[in-house]
Amino acid sequence: MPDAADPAAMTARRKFRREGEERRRQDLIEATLDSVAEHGLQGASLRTIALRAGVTAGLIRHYFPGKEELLQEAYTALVGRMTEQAKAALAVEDASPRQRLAAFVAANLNAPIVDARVFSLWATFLGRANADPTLARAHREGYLGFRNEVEAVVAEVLAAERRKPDESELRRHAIAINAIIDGLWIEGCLAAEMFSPGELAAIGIKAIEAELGLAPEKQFRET
Amino acid sequence: MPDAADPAAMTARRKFRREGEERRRQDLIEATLDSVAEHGLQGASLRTIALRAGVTAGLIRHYFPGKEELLQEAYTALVGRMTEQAKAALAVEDASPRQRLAAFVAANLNAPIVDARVFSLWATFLGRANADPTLARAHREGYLGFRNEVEAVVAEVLAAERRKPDESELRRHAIAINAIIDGLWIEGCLAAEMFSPGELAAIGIKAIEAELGLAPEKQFRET
DNA sequence: CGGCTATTTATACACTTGCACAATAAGCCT
DNA sequence: AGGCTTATTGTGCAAGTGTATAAATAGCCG
Repeated sequence: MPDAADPAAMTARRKFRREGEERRRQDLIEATLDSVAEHGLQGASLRTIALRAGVTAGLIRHYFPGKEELLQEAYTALVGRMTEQAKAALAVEDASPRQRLAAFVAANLNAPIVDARVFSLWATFLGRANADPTLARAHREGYLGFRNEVEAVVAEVLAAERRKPDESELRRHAIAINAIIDGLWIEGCLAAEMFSPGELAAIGIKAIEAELGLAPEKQFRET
Repeated sequence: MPDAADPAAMTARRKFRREGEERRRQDLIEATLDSVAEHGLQGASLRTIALRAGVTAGLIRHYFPGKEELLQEAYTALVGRMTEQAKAALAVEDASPRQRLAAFVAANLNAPIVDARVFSLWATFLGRANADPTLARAHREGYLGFRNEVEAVVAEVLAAERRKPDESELRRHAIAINAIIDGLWIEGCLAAEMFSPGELAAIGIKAIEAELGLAPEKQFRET
């Protein structure tokens, strides 16, 4: 028991609250992403992460076998969130395939997906994909899922135009459209101030319609 | 003087050669890029870099004020090399604007520009662009230079087709084409085995011709 | 050949890192 | 209320970090 007369024993142990397991893991992952986004992988030490999450460093070992696993789970969570947001834009009701495609593109080329922090995370983790197969796999899965979504919408759009593309043509369109979205996304993230609001989406939609050989259509009135 | 009878004095000092200043700086920069590509920024310690360059860690301080400056110079060198290679493809003689554009795209979507190591470096450094304005500026300059090249060729191509685009249209095309190349480049770097040789270039050229509204042309016979 | 200079090595230092582990207390269960 | 589990803290440690600086030697100049 601490003796009040002994100065060295005056240092009180920090108060804490027990949180649910899932909540703590989530907080730690979020703190990890914040740290990586701000200072890169090198600046994301266990102590920094723990400080941000409001706990002490030792606790991390209680939830994750080591730092590497924490980083992997954080990246997986990031990829999951990104693709989830992107796909959500496809779920608009009462819309033509072409409108849904346009909405999908617009969603991917505006905030919150176009975001410097997200880009920083994406780039930082992907830079290690060469060396870390787990990261490479997480990316690959996210990418393929995304491209499949694109391919599905493209098929619908072309079907609505009474066109019947073969498999390889569909694949080519999906690859190209994916590239257009990715490329514009990067440009927007890295230099948001160079583009007026909505400009990237407009460029993207036009480029994609050209790729698909769609006749230019009158503008929709959108908010 | 070392005494042969004293075991502690037996440790011989390492032999070395004096190299020219420029050569040493170049070697150190190369070793830095190799280290970063292989182990990321966190794994690129001064000792690792020095070992790879065949010198000891202390020497780095003789050529660079600190680690940060070494990394910045390394990234600048990387960007310079990339854009230089890309632009070189534009310098083909006796070719129509359209052929030059196609050659430019093909050069950017094949080895050695499509390369996992280069991508790893690109991503790793860009992940820190948010935090490090020097890196951000190095990227910005490389990007704008690249886009200006694109814009210039596009202008030539359209002029050859007797079309007179206004400034904003030219800008839109350049942004879109840049995005197509970037996006396909990334896909190729991250998953080279998913594409057959030349496939990315073919997809890119087709997409760009669609963007510019060029009529499909007969294939050139190329090696 | 003998000295000079600046390139290069080697060592020291203060600090941070990831991880291991013992000590502690929060909060559920009975 | 009181005990038990276990989530959480705090401390320690060996390895590695960037930087500073002293010591050594390679190679040019006379």
